[in-house]
Amino acid sequence: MRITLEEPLNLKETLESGQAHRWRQIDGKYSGVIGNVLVHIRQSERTLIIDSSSTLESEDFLLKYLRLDDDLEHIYAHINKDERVRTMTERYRGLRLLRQDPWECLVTFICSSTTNMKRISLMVENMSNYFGQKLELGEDIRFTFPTSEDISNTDEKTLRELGLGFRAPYVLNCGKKVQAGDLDLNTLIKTPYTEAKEQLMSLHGVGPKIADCVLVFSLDKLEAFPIDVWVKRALTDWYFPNQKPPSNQDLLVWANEYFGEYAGYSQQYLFHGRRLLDSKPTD
DNA sequence: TTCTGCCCTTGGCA
DNA sequence: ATGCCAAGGGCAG
Repeated sequence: MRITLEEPLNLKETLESGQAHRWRQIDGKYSGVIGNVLVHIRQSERTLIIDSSSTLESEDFLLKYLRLDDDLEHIYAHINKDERVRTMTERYRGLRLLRQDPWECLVTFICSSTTNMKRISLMVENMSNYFGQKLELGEDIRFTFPTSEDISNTDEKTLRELGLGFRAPYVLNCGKKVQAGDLDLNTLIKTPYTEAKEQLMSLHGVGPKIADCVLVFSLDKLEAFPIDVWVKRALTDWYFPNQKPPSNQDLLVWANEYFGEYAGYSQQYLFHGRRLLDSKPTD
């Protein structure tokens, strides 16, 4: 399948900005699993070239995942409040938020606690390889992400053996609650931000940061503004220098006021930009 | 009520 | 080689 892009998209920055952790590069293409489909995707200028393990009904599947329905020019106009953000939105122009599956997003970000992006991928791949269904595309073999049923039927020991460490009981508990119907993730898309955040934070292992990740990366809450160590660094270095760093709670209130309804987009550009500032040129 | 310090696991990296 | 760091959160005080 080929998709001609009408709107700006930078596939590389989008898939490598730490939102989703199942994308890997294989000779110039990105390999990833979306739902129960293994996808190979490559961007050439204004064209996306896509191969998949099963026939895609329509291109809407990818348009939705890549949030190509977001009007980036409109969003840039809102979040370009200063030179810092303007620099990032120009440097990484076309970086989009993704619209991920809420369950997968929740489990993945519970796993993100006190670890790094490579290790998050490791945990996610370990769980998928262990629980998931096999998908093949050419020589590439990947597995679907475990369902809440898969997780609810396993035990803490198994999850620890898959490398989750102290996060294992959090993921297990989360699977059991979702499977039991105590938390309906898919209806949270229609729930207002504050209430949806409260519901997510009622889960063990889910605090403000992880809740905001799930809200902005899978539940269409573009005002959510996850504050991790990198965003905290970006904000304290660039907006509150030479003073005692404000608390995360205060930063969150400030960011929502300053950046407005698309704060989540500004967060992604600040995160990505600040992180690459400390990485090696070869990275 | 809100803030602080400590603990939890372990792979990656210098 | 060995200590530090990593898209945090729970808990006690």
